[in-house]
Amino acid sequence: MPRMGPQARRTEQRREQREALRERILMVSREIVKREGFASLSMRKLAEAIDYSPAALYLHFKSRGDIARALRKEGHASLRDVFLAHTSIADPAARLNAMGRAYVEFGLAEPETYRLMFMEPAGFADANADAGDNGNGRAAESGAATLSLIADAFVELRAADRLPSRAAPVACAEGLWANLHGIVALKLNGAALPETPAAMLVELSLDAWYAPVNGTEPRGTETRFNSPDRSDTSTR
Amino acid sequence: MPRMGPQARRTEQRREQREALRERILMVSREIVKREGFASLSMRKLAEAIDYSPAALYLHFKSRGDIARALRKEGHASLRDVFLAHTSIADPAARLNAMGRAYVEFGLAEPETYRLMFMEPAGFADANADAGDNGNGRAAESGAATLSLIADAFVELRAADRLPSRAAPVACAEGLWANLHGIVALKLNGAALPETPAAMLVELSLDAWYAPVNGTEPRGTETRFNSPDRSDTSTR
DNA sequence: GTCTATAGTGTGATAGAC
DNA sequence: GTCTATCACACTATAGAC
Repeated sequence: MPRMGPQARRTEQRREQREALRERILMVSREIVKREGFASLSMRKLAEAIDYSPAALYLHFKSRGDIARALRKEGHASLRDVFLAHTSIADPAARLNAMGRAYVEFGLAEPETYRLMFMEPAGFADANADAGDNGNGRAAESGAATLSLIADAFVELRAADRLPSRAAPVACAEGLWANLHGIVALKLNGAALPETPAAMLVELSLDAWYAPVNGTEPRGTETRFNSPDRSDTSTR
Repeated sequence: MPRMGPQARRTEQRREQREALRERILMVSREIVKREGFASLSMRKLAEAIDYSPAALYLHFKSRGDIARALRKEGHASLRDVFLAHTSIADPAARLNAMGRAYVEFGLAEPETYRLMFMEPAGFADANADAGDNGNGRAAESGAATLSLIADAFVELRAADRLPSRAAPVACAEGLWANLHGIVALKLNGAALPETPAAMLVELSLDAWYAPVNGTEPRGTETRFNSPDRSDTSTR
């Protein structure tokens, strides 16, 4: 850690304050979004909540959409954490089970955050706040990184000859993702999927997309038919 | 058909004109929504498009949300037509294939309509334009009716012992629906599912949720592994 | 860096004349 | 039934003083 003169220290302090305020804005935004959804996060409301003028916000964020992007990034990071908590599960099918359940639980537990992350129109039309930013990871990248955790498990399943499909593992991963997203999305928007609880739909979907954990036998002797309530090593 | 005096004829004419204007409003709305999405359908813009004042709209629709509801209803009706076109397929699996593909094609072909129908927050918060209406079918009902066409096919599959899951057929139907919706929803919102074309995801999903058409053998001898490109009787 | 003040534009919906 | 005029908001974003 380098010594610094009083001048440098001062600018350093300022940078920290600046960062702190930015963080505070983000924190309050996150809470408002969690409670009322991003649609009702207005700059005025936000400004009032942090006891600053609306104008102050624009010193830290280029636009409202810029805040959305930051929040999306946060969301993707925390979803990624949720997934990483299960990477230690050795059996790929059991791991997928855990991750799949966790994904849907995440979506249902934080509906508005999930909406912001996955249910808003493409990239949220930040034609303004463009690419050359502070090395911000695009939401798509982060999503892809998370998806790759699922894809990896499918690759392992394929390698162990336990994947009941000839399709590319990545394609299967995307298929399963779409399935899980569909469950969350329809549940979040109310009236849909009234008959079946989300948890059960998740189990059915996991069963649909790959052989259950016990079914190590490669072909033609699946145990799928016999165990709607299979056991695995997840922490559920 | 009853005779009517000049008085009755006049009111009848008026009713027709009224109906015609309502229809015209709806038609223009539909086109705007198709092109730019419901979010950018404002009463002003709509009024200008039909060459009336904004106030005139409120003689035919209680609110903007009321228009949304009418458009949703239209959408559900046309989706239902799409499904009905395939009900003549005898084999339930082949029928499901056709319907599943048609569903996704519908969504991708009319993204904004699909958004309005399935991707907006619950019921679109028409707390105002409430229940006691002109016998308007709720969107949920219409959706349920369409879903039941899928459920029926699953019931048939189960009856023929061709459903590789012990779950209730309705649950499977909802699972498949969620899967298809997920594909459409993620594709519509851009950045997601970059690797795999929607059509392929659909095929994989259909394969995942029930045995293919040729696999009439009930248990333990599935042909699933052998045919990513199976043939069926659909018009695809 | 932060403020006040405000520009500039949009919105849904309604009152009241004709 | 249709209009004009308008209410009552909300919004993002910026200018310019301090």
